[in-house]
Amino acid sequence: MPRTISCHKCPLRDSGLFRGIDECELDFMESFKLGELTADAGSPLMLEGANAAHLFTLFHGWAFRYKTLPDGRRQVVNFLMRGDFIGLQASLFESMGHGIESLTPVRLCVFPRDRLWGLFEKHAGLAFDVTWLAAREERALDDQLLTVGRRTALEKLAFTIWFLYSRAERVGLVNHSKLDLPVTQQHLADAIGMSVVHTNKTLQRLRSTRCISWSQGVLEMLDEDKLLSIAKAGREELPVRPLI
Amino acid sequence: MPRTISCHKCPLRDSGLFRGIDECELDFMESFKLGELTADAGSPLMLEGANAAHLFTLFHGWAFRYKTLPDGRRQVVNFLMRGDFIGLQASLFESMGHGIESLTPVRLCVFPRDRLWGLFEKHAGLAFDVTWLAAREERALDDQLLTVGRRTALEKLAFTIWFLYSRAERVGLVNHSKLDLPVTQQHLADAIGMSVVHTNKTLQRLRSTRCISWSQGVLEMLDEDKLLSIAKAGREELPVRPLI
DNA sequence: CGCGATTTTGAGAGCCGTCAAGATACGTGG
DNA sequence: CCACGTATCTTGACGGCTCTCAAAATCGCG
Repeated sequence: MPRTISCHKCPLRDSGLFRGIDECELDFMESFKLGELTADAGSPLMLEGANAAHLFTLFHGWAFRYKTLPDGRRQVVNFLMRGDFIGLQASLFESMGHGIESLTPVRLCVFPRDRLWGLFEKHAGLAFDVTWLAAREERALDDQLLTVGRRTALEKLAFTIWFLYSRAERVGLVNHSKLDLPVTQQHLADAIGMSVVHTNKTLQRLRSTRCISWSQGVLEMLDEDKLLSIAKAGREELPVRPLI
Repeated sequence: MPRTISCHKCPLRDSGLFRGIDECELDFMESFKLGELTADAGSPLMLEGANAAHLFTLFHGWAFRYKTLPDGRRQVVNFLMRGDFIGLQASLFESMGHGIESLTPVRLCVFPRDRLWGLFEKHAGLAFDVTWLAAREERALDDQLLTVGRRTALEKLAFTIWFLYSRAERVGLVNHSKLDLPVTQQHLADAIGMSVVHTNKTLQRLRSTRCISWSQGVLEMLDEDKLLSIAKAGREELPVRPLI
């Protein structure tokens, strides 16, 4: 597996966007890391129901986590971007409860699942970080559940788009209020549990409020407060997140 | 805070329904535990948005986790029963993203959140268990999201009821295929994102298939395979879970 | 320039929400 | 043990949100 990035010189970690770790932990990460993996857009990174031998950190690009029903109905459970830690469930249980597919070309840092226990044993700080990230994902899922279950169509779109924008902003993907969003309306529809057709019509209503614009794969935030009020959501400050 | 149950003689742990832990870990749990808390049915155990100082393990009774929108719409995010670990999010972040309310009289074991770090530092095994439980909750939320987002009304009910039954069975709450389920149709409706009225009508359809019966607060499983096939779900074997 | 993927539009059907009222169950006090 | 009030469950009517189907327009790419 090609290996080009040293954990000690990880540009993601050095970006200052993530919580720092100490030298000893960095040494462990360096030894924990098997190497890197690159994949094209649209590649399955993990298969629903399969047994996964690896953990990943998404180093570059976008992906999404999903589940499907036997007849093909699909629910996008979350979108993944730079810095996201992938495959904890897969490491702790026998088979994957969800699939993961890339939306863009991606580069991933690869770790062996069978050494996760070693991480817990030797580096409580990193173990704590892993758990912190799991709790953060849990919180995101709670929000998503509220969105899908109880928000109206317009609120769903507003919240989901704001949430994506907000996460992307935290990892430095936003410039001048603009974000490259490699997501189709079909993905969005599957995330909020609606049909593409109705998603499209609702998106037009949202655009007409002039709080966002979204075309050619570029999302621009025009009025974040208005978007939040449409979504019936509030900003919540999460502390700087760790990076595994 | 009244203290009647010693961790060394915990009847839950001794039930054989949970993964065992070693003597040293048991000693830590004993010192970690502040005491016990009892509350009536319908008590708020944690408030949305508040800052929580404690972690809990639900020792006896039922509760539910929920989120609300400003206008009162409510989403039940999960139901909680015997053995469930409560408040990890609250311990890691500044404020609660969800509320918790009891459905029956409850008894909880109480732990101080500020000693959670000590658990990670000194007892990797317990830390691993905490993370395992977080990942398990994440998986449950993935399932719930698929349910709310993509299953039909009948499938939603079938899956949610099966899931509750299945979890209850694992912690020894089911006798002769019967389970005391202290949940109203309103709670169920809020869990699957439907109105009470439509939940009621769908429930009647489900009852008419004769795979379950549910009245006077007692759920009886009549044909689990049929229920699962209606829910378009499969059994998945999770290994014995830990108890914190 | 041509093809496939994505977005957009329109029409019609039906699932599901709201409103409202009645029936039943449950807990409390007399 | 009964009466009564409240919570929960049930039923019906009606409107509208959202789905499906289908086709046209546009975009992205070789």
